[in-house]
Amino acid sequence: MENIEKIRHSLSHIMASAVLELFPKAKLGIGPAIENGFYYDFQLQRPLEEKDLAEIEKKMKELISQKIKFEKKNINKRTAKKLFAVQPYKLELIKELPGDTVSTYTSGEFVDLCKGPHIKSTKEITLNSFKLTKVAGAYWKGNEKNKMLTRIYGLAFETEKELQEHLKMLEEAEKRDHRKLGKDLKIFTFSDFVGPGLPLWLPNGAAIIEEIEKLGKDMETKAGYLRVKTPHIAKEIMYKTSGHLPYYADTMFPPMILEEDGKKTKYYLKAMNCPHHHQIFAAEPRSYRDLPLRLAEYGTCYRYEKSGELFGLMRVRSMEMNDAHIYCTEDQFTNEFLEVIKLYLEYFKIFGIQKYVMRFSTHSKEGLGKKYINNEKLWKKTEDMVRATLLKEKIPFVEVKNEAAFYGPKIDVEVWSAIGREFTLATNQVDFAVPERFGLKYTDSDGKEKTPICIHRAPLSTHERLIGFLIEHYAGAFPLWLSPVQVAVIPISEKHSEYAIKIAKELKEKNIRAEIKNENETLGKKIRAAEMQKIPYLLILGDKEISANAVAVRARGKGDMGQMTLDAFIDKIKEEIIKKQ
RNA sequence: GCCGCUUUAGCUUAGUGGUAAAGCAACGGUUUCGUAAACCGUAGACGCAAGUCCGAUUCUUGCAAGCGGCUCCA
Repeated sequence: MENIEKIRHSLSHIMASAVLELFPKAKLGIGPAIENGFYYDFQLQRPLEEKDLAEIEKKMKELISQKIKFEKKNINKRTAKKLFAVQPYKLELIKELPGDTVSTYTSGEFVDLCKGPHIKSTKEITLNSFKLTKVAGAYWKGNEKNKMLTRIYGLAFETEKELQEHLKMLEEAEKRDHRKLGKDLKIFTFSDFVGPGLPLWLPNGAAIIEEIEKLGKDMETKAGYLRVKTPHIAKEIMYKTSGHLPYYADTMFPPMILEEDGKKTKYYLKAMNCPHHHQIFAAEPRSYRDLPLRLAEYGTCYRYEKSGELFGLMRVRSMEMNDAHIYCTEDQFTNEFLEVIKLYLEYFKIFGIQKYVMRFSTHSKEGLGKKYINNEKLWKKTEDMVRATLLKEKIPFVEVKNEAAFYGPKIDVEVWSAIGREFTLATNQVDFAVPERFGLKYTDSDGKEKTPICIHRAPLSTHERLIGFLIEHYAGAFPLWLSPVQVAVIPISEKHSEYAIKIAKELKEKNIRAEIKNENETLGKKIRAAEMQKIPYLLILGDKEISANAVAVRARGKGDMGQMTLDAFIDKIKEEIIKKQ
């Protein structure tokens, strides 16, 4: 174990020790080292406040200054149970640990059940290299059915300098936060009248969406997808048949009941597009010659996410998915699956996404019949097919058990935004179960009816999550093709307004998103405003430009690039737009 | 949903048991300007609802929204 991890882990013990001094009746949970720091879970008699953290931190520093030694002891479980008699959570852990003995670490007055390792003494800790940062609730053992404990998080590094740098980095990250930039750059908003998790796209956001959809539709058309459109609601029977209801009922908005001719029917807002697409597959007899059939749609879905799970644009209740379902034969599966992965990689290249992980999620035996469709043979078969494809193509992936969709294994693509926020962007799922449930069939070359395999894929995720990610990825400075306003036209004074209007009009006629900065303000101020809006190009227009019938170009962050004709400028940016730079 | 916190003008922030201050933005005017903030003026806010109090933006409770986590997820 690295030294810093030992320090972090040891600090969590010191913190527990300090908390026990201040709250003698506290019950202890667990306290591991984590990335950049540590935490410890407690059950306390009262809620913790910010000022308690300062108090605990002070106490920790006192303890550290005493040069406390960490000593390990192996004791038998009976002794351990006596030792931790007043610590119910520790007793629970002792019961669960294998073997007859457990190890403890003693540091000063404090003894903890712990397998270690630890530093030798608090001498090894630099006094100002750690900081308690936040109080949070956390379920015992991470299970929401268990009691919620109070978790104290701390940051810790080997040196004070590293801590300061980390804090500074967090500050920088805050500036790139998509929620802040989304507001500053007028990309999206929320309204109390509309509801939590239901983003409203402002014109700037809508412009970005348009471009992304254009890209998606273009690439999908080239890849042989057919576009479809489906309604946002459907009858309950569809979700019962698909099998979604038992698994998804909690995540779907409560149904609405419509009454016609005295007959009541339940309708659900769609939380996914698949069953609708399946109905399109079923709309006509299909032959093996029709396969693979790739149905694509930017479909809006609604998921009733728990209120505490909502997070800016990253986790919302209404979302537009870059969805498609590929119906294919078993023989076609490998190739189709691979093509989808290639599509992902192509998109990542366009957006300059370099850090990503493909997570291959498989089923678990225990979940069969509960979390997953109960057909182990098919699970094995499809998982083997996916794994074999990945291995054959040497696509790096990590395999995680027990995270599959209920109808089949999936690959989620995890990305990290520029500020280190990690989340699942895209998903690619295999479905061997739902087509069967809907009785989807195609006639094979031997004249027999067979059920297709379905691949669900969403390489561009949802507009919400992708744009949330891209805002942070680009720190709001979108590449030209995605920029809501591509060119700001800035007349130096009112005299030049007419010329500026003419230039702006010509740009708009060429399908360039241009905005004229016609306010009665100084040039410097208008430039500043445009730079803060992160507009890629500014055209500064004054007497010189009018007499030369030209434009003076200023590129975002690069300053004055000199004069050129409007045509030359348009050619230049058109090329840049096409190249998506 | 759970634990904790937060909520003052469009934004960022100040402040008070006797209804609130500022900067930027907006609007009006002056200025007509050469590459990141001209000048003068005007208007605009205590999240919502109950309670305590002579009086609540301030205290209490509830609700809502948001934030940090947990759980869950595209």
